[in-house]
Amino acid sequence: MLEGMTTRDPRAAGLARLTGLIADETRAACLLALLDGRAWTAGELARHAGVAASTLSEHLGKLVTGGLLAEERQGRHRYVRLADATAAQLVEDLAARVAPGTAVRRPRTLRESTAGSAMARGRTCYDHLAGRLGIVVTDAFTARGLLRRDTGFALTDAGLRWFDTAGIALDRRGRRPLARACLDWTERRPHLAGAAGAALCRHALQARWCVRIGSERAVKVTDTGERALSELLGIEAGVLR
Amino acid sequence: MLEGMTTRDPRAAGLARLTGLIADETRAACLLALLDGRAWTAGELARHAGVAASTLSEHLGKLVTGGLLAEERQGRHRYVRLADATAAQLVEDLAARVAPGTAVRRPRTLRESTAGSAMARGRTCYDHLAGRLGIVVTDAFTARGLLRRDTGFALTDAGLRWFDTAGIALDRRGRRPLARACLDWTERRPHLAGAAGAALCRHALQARWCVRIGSERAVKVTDTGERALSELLGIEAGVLR
DNA sequence: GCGAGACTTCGGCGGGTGCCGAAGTGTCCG
DNA sequence: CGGACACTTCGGCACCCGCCGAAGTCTCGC
Repeated sequence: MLEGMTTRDPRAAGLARLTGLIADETRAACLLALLDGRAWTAGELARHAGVAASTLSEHLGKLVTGGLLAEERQGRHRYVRLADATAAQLVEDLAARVAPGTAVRRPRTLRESTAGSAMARGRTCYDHLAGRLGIVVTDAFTARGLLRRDTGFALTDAGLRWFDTAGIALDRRGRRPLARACLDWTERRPHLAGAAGAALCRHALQARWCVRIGSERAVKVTDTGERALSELLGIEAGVLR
Repeated sequence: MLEGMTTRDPRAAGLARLTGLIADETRAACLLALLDGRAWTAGELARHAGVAASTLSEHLGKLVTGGLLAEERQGRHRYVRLADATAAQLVEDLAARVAPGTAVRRPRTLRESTAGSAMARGRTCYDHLAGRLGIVVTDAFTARGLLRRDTGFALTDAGLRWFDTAGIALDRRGRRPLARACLDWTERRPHLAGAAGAALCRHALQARWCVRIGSERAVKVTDTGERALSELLGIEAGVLR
């Protein structure tokens, strides 16, 4: 090694280390899968990524050590999930930049096709709503003056009141911004993320405005949900079918 | 290669490719240097990164092919700069996540110390103001009701009027958001980025509210600048010395 | 033109990393 | 308590990638 090279930029080293953590197809596949916001077992991820359990174990070790994943051991299972909202945002942001180039791929089988269009209609993205559903809701917020998007991305006072009257509590402690734009990779437009997006999604699942389909992160709007979205946001019933 | 493995997730492959582009200390150092928003020659970057010209040439090839850098050939020089605002934002966001861990490093020499504190006082971050200067301006915007940060991050109507009366034109075409939060790595708080941040920075340099110091991206507020910031934003003269 | 200078291409070296299967550890359940 | 199961550790293999210096290409200025 060169002796004089003690002045390597520590920021560059850190940046390379962080991105190197994601710069592997298997680890990337895991991170994308974990964007559903739920905890997966190591075995599930190994099958999902198509590698041996031993290989995946090493990958998980790196991701946990690197701070992107958090783990919980339960008996003989090792559950992992994205470490926090900032980790999810990181993966989302990176994935959004990538998606435009790869979104041209067409589904090959009917099963893939229906699964794909279910995902496109509505899904969760970490802890908020995405897909057609996420966009329609975000647009309705904007149209009704609850969300300001022309000069940035922020809830309005009317927006705060809306959450209040809808009975959805907003967690305004912590540094997490209330509203944040998250680029939707099927719609290619931003949808509502941040603490408000998370609160809305949580409430939507709790109140059964929508339910998860299958084991994926796709969701389907229920009849109850259609009524609620129509009443509270003026969203027409047919739009989400 | 395995024949059956045609179903590798293209999104994961793209994500790995993108991050792999940054996951090298030398390339990361280049990207961080280019965050000043200006064009560097290949030779300058090679010296900056401490590698041979031939090595750096290959790195630049990858970064340009990967879409992160744009190049301009002028005679025997090859100038490179960040491809666009989205590329800059990508690097900024990643760097911001990294900074907290590495910011503990203390300057070792007087030269480094003064250069460091000049950077901390004020600098450009791609095309907007950062450092103490960026934070003070952003805080002044918030305090005067020009920028709304409690529910997201957006200019207010008063904010739009401020730009108008200050004679700073805002480019509202294009998809670039007017206001966006960019995490400051010396102050560890968000400062104003986006089209409005860029317009403000451009105006500040044009009207000589601040000038660049040395060849780095540090900037210094002039007397003219102190008067302007005091009049237009109520920023006290002493704060930025 | 012709040399100096900036950049690129090439060959080759060395180290790092992902992959696997086999063996080992810990947990659950009958 | 013993077998099934989930995960981890280990050794070994193959490949990729960054690095350099030498030689090549291109441009500028005299």
